[in-house]
Amino acid sequence: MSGYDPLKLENQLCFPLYVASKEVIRLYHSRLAELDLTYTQYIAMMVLWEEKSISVKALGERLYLDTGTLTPLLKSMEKKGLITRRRSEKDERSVTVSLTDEGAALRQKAEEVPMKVGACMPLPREEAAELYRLLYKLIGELN
Amino acid sequence: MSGYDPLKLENQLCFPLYVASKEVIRLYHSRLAELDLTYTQYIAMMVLWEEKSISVKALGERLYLDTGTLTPLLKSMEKKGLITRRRSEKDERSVTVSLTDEGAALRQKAEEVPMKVGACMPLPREEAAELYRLLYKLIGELN
DNA sequence: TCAATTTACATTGTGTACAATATAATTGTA
DNA sequence: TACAATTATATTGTACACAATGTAAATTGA
Repeated sequence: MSGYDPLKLENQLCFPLYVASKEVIRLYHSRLAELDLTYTQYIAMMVLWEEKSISVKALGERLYLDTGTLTPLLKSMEKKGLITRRRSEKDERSVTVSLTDEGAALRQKAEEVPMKVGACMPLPREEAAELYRLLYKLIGELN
Repeated sequence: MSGYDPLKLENQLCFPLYVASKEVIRLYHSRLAELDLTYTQYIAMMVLWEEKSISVKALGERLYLDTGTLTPLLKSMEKKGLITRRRSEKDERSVTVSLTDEGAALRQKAEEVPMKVGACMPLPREEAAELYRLLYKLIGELN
């Protein structure tokens, strides 16, 4: 008779997280398709636009992705001419990913994506900032 | 010289959403594996434990999933004996998904999952509630 | 110093996700 | 009441996502 059911979909934090993530990422798809990028490729490119060059390991830590995801992702980005992959000379286990000129040039076109998507995001600035803060707190303390 | 770069990973709301969703769902995996459920099957079962019986369309609206995801998902759940699928007699286009006795019985074992996972979720109650509120606001106004 | 361990990637297998397309049933309408 | 439009589901194709496993290079420690 408690009236509170922990197994109700609406009583779990995981579900709105899951839905919000999927729906927000879906907003990006049509914009990114114009750049011939998937969402995962886009976030990888964001790191590369910042770093120019990075190891697969460091990229995975930054994006919270493992090599099972990254290896095929990076191979397809290499095939498109956005990046190069080469074994590090210092440590033959490590693979260094670097931006090509073409990959660097794509940044120009990508610049308008956040604003275009942001225009579809209905939260006022303060609430967006609070959501952002809570999400990073959750991620940071999750483990 | 603005110092603000919209293309920085950390300046986009989508990224912490994406990471938090993935990481929280990953917390569920080991718990759910004991019940032979995936996360997607788990949220489908939550709806079914509540409704007993529901159309694929209504289930998709509830879970924000389309038939490309649901059809194979439901077929595998049927194969495991958790649900049945049958064409509606009133409307032959519609498929009704119903809980089997075995599916209903699984609820007992699932009951402890939210609490076990919740114990790993580091946000204090008030912040979790605020996060929850903001996520549903975002979802609700996204479209 | 060299065998054991660790590390960095790659591969395999399973399970989503969703856009685009197809199909059959139902509904709306001229 | 034909028939065009809509609806509900299924299928196909592409792209993740991650656990588990494999492999070679680097590091560690007795």
